[in-house]
Amino acid sequence: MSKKKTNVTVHDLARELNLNASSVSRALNDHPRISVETKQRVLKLAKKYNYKLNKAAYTLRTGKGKTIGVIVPRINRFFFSNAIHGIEEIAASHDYNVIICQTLDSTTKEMKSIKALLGDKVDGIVASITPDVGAKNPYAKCCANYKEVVKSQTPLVFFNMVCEDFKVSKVVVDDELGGFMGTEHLIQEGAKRIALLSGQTHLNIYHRRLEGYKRALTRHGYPIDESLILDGDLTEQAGYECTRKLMAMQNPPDAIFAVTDYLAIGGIRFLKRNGYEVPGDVLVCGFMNEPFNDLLQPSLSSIEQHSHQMGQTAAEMLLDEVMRPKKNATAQTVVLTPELMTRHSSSLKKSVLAPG
Amino acid sequence: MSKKKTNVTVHDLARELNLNASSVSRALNDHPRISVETKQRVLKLAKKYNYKLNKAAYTLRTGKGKTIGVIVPRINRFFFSNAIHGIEEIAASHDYNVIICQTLDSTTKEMKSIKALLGDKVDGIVASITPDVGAKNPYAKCCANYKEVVKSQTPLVFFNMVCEDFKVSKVVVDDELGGFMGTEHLIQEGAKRIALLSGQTHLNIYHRRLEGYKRALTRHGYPIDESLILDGDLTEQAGYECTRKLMAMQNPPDAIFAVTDYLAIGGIRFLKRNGYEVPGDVLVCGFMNEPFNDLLQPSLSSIEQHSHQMGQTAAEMLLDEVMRPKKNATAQTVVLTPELMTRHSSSLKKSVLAPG
DNA sequence: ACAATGAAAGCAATCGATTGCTTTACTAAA
DNA sequence: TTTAGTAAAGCAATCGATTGCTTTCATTGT
Repeated sequence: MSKKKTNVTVHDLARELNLNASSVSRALNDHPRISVETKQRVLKLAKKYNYKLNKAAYTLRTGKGKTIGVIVPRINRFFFSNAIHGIEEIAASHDYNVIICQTLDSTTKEMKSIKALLGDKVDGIVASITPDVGAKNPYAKCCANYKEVVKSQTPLVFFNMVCEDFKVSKVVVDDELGGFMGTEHLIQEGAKRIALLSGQTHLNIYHRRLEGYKRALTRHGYPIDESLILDGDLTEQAGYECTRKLMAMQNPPDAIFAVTDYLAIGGIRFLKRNGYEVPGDVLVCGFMNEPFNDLLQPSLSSIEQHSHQMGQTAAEMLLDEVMRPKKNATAQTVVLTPELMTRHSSSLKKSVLAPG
Repeated sequence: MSKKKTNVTVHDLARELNLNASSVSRALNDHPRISVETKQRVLKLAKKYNYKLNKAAYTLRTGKGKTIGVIVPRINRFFFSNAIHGIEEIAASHDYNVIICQTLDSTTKEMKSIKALLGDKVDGIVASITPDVGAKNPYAKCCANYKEVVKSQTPLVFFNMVCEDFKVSKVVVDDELGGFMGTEHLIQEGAKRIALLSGQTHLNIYHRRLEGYKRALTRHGYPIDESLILDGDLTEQAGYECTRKLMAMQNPPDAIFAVTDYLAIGGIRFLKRNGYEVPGDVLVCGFMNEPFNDLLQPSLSSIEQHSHQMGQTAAEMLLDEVMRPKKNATAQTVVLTPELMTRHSSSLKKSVLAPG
């Protein structure tokens, strides 16, 4: 009643055991210079009183907070929530907490998030950067933002969208290969003229998908017809419009590869509404492998980016760096292999997966 | 080189200004007992040196951490990631951080998450509980889990799935009304025999949807035919199977209301595959309003639960409680009104929204 | 029998910010 | 001129855990 003993401390345990707080601390941390007997006694009492480390005190003293920060544009985008899922799993398994920040696609908010996390003295940060799509150099501001993190000596791992020239670990998917795989797949399904619904090609990831597309065409002896490469927003609406233009051509494509599932969906909508069969008349493949692709009609083929694994890997690398005695700058880049998910939209064969 | 002055402290500022740390602290906190002049000087130097509060020290001293914890089953479910989005927005606007924990549908992990958050001394917790679907009383364990939170005096706000009899604030959607709205909508669209794809009716939220369904039927003078109420998993597969059974009846339904969009999608898949037109032969309405409902063929009508707003409201209520001088137990429950999203699957009229 | 060796535990400072309680130093009232 | 009154700033303890440096004992070697 009187004392609101919110929580048991090492001092409380020490008092009851006629020990000093330092001994209790050492016992709890399995320090060698403490007798086994004492260790047992302490551990037992700690259990009994449900002792819990006061993280604030721990952090203040040691500088380590057992917490990692995550910065992403928006957590309600499946790609990110799935990556965070992976990050959280790994963190939790190491008894680390995860603090989430979203930039809402604003470079300014990104800076605020970084400041907040550094202020919290997080042990490390996992981030997918927020490029400024409207700027001539979309990476200028956000990379300047993350300079702060590097300057503060806080371990940092990028995933998905990265600051290329930073000497920190990164986890990305091979977008070029993804572009290649999707295109080659369409070729193998018999496509002769493959259009690319592209966009925001000043962003590396989309640019690379474009390059993969070109490489596949070249590899298979197809000409690169620039009129088949359309650039626009990455929205369903844009997909619809671009597809309209494509099909109005003298020599319309017989396959469409979109750098985003939403673009592909817009394309399919146009095609279906205008009497084209998918995949009968036009093959379609998207990119991202949104979780609902299976549910679409036709189900939408796509390139899986393994966002969950990406999150896991990034978290593992970060924690490795955090916990390892700081070996000098072991920045490594992990490149995940994308995976082609063949569904109905791109294949007339019966063997494709999906329920249909 | 020598001193790795990681960060500027109040002491550093004090030294440079020939002041005492306490004065600096008071200046920084706009304490009344400090001269305006000194306040200015301190603030200025703080800017110059980019002073940042050491949260660990602050927390240790005050017990407040400017951090709230969030516990949900899985963050990659759209409903939750969207709610978290709302929570994060509100928290960020008040300079609070958000720590995320997911239970992965395990009551045991839920307990661990709670312990972790309490150990972190978070200022409050926003949670959607993880009932034990397999147990006779699904709420027993998780409610016992959250007793710990209450015991620790940590402010707590539930959203979506709640421990009913806890005297804490809650934000929920009116599931009964949602069930009513969906059913009434189908009635108004001309349905005569409306089946309900239900499931997990031992969970309150699903039970209430069922009750809303019944109330709507009764209200409109429809009989309640128990054979039209099917119980099963909440998966697409289950939706497919249940629909198969329904359509094999002597007197099959002409409308299907599902307590989950996935169930509805499974139902539609069966119907389409077996030559039924949706909405021509059977009207279908789901529940949850998954973000891809617009993209389906036909687009799927559903009940929107306002998860984003739910998160925002929960965060607001929690922060209110956290920041307000603890007025005695002002537990209030906010019940959000669900919204009927009419799309093609449930309506033959041309006026429905959606792109088609 | 005495010093060397070392294991076990205690002491006290530290991390940074906050806050109740002085002390200082003026100003205004008597 | 003396004193009460007050604004401004300083002192020192505190929050809980950790850790370098003793101190305390007891065992062992000579």
